[in-house]
Amino acid sequence: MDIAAKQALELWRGVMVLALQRDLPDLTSRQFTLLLHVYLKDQAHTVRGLAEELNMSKPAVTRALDRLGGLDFVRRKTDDRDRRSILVQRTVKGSVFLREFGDMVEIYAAEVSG
Amino acid sequence: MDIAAKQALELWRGVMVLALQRDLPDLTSRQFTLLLHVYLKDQAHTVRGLAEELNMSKPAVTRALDRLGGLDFVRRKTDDRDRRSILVQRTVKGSVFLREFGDMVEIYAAEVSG
DNA sequence: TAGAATCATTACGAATGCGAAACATTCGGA
DNA sequence: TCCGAATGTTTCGCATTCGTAATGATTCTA
Repeated sequence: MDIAAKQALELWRGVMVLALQRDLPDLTSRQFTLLLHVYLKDQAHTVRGLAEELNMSKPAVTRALDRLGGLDFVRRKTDDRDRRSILVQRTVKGSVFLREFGDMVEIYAAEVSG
Repeated sequence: MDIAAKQALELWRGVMVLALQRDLPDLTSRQFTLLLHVYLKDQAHTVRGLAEELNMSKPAVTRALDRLGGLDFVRRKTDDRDRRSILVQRTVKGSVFLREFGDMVEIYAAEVSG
């Protein structure tokens, strides 16, 4: 494993430890991946699409949206042009949560280099 | 959120998506964090120590070690100098698993920049 | 416009994780 | 030596997740 990869893992270790120490809502890897996907990929996100892109079953996507919706990190909106579909929308609280992760990246990166 | 933090999250998103697509064993965030901690921090790791450092309950650490041990990603060894304690040891399979994550970091980083 | 196809959700049973508390083992000091 | 402290595990009850299959709602098609 070369330096860059090891540094990336070390960075993630530090962030995850900070997250545990802060008692942030603990999401499963699927839930967290889905959240990152929705916030970082600029496109319309449907259950079907997320299930395909993330290699998850559709019920797993539905449940992840239930959980993330309960935390008010995402919101469902039925697609007006095809009312069978739902569109996953971002929320302020979701942005804040991910910003906290971004902050932890910087905190930990500074801690390591400093 | 500044550029570096966003890039770190984007990198992690890409790696997690790859991990889902590859059907890697899905660990909980606690399990994965514990694994990273054991492999990246050079020190003796005990249940008690891990529980404190990672803000987990001791039973949660025990269970995580059960799971990671079942995958042969870590191994328990009783401390000969204090037979109440166990020392968590690394394994070849655990190294391989983390190396795969390291590789995915590079694959995804190349994919993004290239 | 009736039936097939598509999208998301729910029902179901099995598996897994959690914390608190109880437990067994080992160490260490009086 | 003996008893309290420390360490890791197990037990318990509860909550959550998973995938498959069935269900409900909507759209497409012939």
